Amino acid sequence: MIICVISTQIVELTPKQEQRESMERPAVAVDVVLFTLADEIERHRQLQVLLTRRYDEPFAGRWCLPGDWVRPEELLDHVALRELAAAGVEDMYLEQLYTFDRPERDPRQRVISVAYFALLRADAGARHALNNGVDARWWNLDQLPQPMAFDHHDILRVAVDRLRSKLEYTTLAFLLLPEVFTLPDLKQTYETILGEELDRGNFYRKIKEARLLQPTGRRRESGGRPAALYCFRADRTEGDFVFRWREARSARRAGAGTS
Amino acid sequence: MIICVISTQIVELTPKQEQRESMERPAVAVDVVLFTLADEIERHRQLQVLLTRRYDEPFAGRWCLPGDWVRPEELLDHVALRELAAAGVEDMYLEQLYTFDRPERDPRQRVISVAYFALLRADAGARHALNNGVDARWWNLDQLPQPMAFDHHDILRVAVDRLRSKLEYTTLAFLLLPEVFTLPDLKQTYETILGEELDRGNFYRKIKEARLLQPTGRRRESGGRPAALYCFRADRTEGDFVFRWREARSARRAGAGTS
DNA sequence: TCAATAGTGTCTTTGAGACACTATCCG
DNA sequence: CGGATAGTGTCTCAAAGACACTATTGA
Repeated sequence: MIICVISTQIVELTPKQEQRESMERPAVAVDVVLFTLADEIERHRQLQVLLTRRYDEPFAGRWCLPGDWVRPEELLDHVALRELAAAGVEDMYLEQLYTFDRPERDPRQRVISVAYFALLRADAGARHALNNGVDARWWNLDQLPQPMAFDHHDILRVAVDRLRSKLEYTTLAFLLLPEVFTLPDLKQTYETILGEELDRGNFYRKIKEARLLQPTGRRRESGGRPAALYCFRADRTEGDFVFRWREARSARRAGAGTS
Repeated sequence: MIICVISTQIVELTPKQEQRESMERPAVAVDVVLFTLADEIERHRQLQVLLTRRYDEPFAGRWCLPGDWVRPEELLDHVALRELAAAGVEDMYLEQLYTFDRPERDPRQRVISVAYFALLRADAGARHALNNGVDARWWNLDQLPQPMAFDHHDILRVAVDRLRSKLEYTTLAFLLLPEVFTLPDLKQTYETILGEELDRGNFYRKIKEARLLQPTGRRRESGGRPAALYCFRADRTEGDFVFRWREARSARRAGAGTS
């Protein structure tokens, strides 16, 4: 570690406290957990997460969540959007997740990371615009790279918990699906994320009752009877829509905690 | 605003990116929303929040949430605990709330604030240890000081939303009550926080079913039939305890959003 | 025809909401 | 006794769960 003189800084002079603290600040970063559904031909669309490969130390060569330092005047949301854009991803759902600050999370220094949670539609063209320069790819949640950089595995776990708990009272699942989709698609999305089977009859009934779907009149072949294609009526997400899966909730038991 | 040369800094040289960012960092602060129940003789214990008065500009003289800058190596939780201790508050429930970063929230400069959410038991001795040096006091939620400093009114609103939504699926309400309390106390706590009446019979039934209470055998006078005193069996909060008030939820409608 | 998948109907069970009733204190 | 508050019982109704039944495709 070389020590040398680096800078002669020019700063604005203002009242005492502000001045004092302006010289000693923790580092702040943003990391983004972007989920999407695998665009598979086969059954069972997997839930996937976007990871990038690190070039520099520490953890050079390991996979991590897209992220970057926060510039002095930059909005946190903006860092998240910038990082996603760098990976070729443009239109997505984005919300703040949690702020991580365990001191050991970065071996170099203490870094506070504001984590974001994002969803990308399965049919977003951006899905394939990856690998254009950046070393980024999608990973199935059950086949993640062994040790990830920093505490990114923890962040990912919190993000999955959030996604699961939000399925119960939001329409987030619809944001993962393509513009048009079938009821079996939707059911399978819930099952993949919740990690268990749902009853077809009860599921369809709840969805129908919510009146969130617009039939397109078209159908899709599937080996058996073709399934009707629907699109999501975002206009119908009028406030108090609650979606509750008793079976799912009781079976889950472990972990969670929400926030 | 005077411009002058302030420092000739000595820093450690390490790989390029880290070095670059170490010189230009956003400021980071922690603000805490501490709730408690008013220890009133009269009916209807109010929900209260702890505010401190600012001495310095900006917003000198206005009331704000307890908070401070984050020291370079200091844990965020620790800043929250430190601030609460400075106000004489020691044992409390604490969890991270949300990270606020609207650029206009501080007129001096861009400050990222990690907000915390805390609950203090109504009978905590610390409740009265206030005003020992620090200019801090409890405010009823419906009589807050008119303009608060920074965006602290927004932070408070998010904290109230969080408290409300967590009442539905946690035992947080028990953490606000004294060590021993009556069912009417508990019911009134829920009502105060949710902002509406609950049916006594249905409420008692749910609480009893949850088997969370330990009878103490004692009673408390109350103008009519004395109410039985209970204490909370924390050991019984074994994971899957769900507390759901349909009446409350449907009546609320507006706002919310959780996180 | 059967295998496979989509979609509907219906009975049961759970539990929330409403509300009446009983209990125990004071005066 | 009546007023006040505490506490219980019970009927109703909405909605979740289980599961059987029908529908539509391809081979």
